[in-house]
Amino acid sequence: MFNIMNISKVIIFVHPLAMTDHAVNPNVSVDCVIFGFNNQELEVLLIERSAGNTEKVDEIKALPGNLIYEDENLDEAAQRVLCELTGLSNIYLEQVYTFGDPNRISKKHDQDWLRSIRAHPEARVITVAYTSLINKQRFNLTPSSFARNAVWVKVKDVPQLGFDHNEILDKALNYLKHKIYLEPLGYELLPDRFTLAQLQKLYEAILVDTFDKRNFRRKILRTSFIVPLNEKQKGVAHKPASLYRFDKSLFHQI
Amino acid sequence: MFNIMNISKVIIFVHPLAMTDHAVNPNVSVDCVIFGFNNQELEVLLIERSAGNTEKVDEIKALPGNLIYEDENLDEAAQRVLCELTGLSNIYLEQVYTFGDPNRISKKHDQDWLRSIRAHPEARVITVAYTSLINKQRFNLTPSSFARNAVWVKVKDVPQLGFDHNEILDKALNYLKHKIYLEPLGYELLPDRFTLAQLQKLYEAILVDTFDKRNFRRKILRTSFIVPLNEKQKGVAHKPASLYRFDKSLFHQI
DNA sequence: TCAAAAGTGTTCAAAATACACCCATGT
DNA sequence: ACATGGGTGTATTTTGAACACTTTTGA
Repeated sequence: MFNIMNISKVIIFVHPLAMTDHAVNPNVSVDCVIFGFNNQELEVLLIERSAGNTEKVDEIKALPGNLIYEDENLDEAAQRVLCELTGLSNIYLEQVYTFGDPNRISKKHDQDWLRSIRAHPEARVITVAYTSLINKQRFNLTPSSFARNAVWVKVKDVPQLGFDHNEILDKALNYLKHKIYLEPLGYELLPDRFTLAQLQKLYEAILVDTFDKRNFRRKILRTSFIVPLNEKQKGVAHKPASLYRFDKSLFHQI
Repeated sequence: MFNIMNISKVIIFVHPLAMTDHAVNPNVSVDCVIFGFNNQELEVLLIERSAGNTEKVDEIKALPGNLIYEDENLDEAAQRVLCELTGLSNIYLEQVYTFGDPNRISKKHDQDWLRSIRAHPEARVITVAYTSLINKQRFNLTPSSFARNAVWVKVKDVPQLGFDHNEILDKALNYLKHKIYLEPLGYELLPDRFTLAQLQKLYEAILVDTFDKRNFRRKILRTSFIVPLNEKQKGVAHKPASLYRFDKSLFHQI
């Protein structure tokens, strides 16, 4: 017999993604490696997987990622998935590498979890990794979908992740290291106004190296697009540092 | 009524790939951008698509590429596909980028051709691009499968290709330009014994630039791993050039 | 002997590296 | 007054860029 209460229950338990009318491609996913900086160390954004319809949290963390829709391209998929899982929107993402080991999602624990959220948990999935650097001050995390929570974890404290996500993180880190040699990406991770010491710490964190303060400052100030503000730090128990900002328009007119 | 002649016909017309017992993933392919050098210009290896079971040659060329098998990883797929289409085996391939526009294979001409070779010609396919540099002297082309022929085409004379293959070629070229700044890749494309002028021409072809001969020679000879042989060119109508070789072991012990 | 490409050195400017002390602030 | 991190200059070496003439060979 038909009972309106059941319908309501059904609706409640339908997974958010299943409510869209987009067809999902069962074989291709995107994963996002989002880096942040806490003024000391490089961090990466991970999600805590919620176990399907239950309130249980899967204790294994993962990069935010999910299957693509048939009618979106990969860049769009990465933006959408990141937004659905963490609330971050309008993030400029760059493709890093594609991972396609036939067994990359077949570990027992990963399969158990996939069975709780996927129509075809056993289907082979190759995943396209994307990365971005974000200034944590400018964005708020509002996790939803199957992400119970989204958390910043220091890169050097990253635990064993689900799937092949440690490998993906390594690749993204490596990509970042190479890229920062070619482009001044650092400012993406810092507050709008920052000190040269902060910038140096950031480069040292990314490149896992140390630099001479005078040489570093000279090199930064030689570029014309990191410009001094007429402001200084306040309330620090030492000589206050001058603040600088990155000038995008000066950078682009080089 | 059963007639043995029909069976024989059926077997003849089964496409080579369909004779394997590998399951094919309908959504993921690999494409290979193989560069060569003719002592003057950079070339790329293209296939002439044969139109299904007929002897007709599709006049549109393409990069060698095809769907992956479910039980191989992406690197293996690239090697296999390259070998099946061109006869090149044991080629070291590097992944470049993944292309996933939802409409990348839906142009009419491409669809017509896919219908002649694929079980699901309309399925969405994302493709993972791989690239390599090869010394043409060391390899022979023996095209088969749906490649009627495999041909070297000067990069600057590349015509409009099937699918999004012009875009893929551009990306691979760009990858190569960046990579050759970081690693001495040039020797991969040259004969085992080469002159410094050949090497310079190669760098100029890849980077689309020209260099001062003296500065170029100084820079090359400053590296310890491009070593002079006690040999010179013969039969040239000018002062014969010294021959050099790339010493892999010297390079790797840096 | 001529044409064609090989081979060779110097100068200048810019960038990388190494290195040590005084300064401004809050406590 | 002291602890903390901010800020500065010089000397040396290495690298990049610009530039023109002589040499060796085959035809």
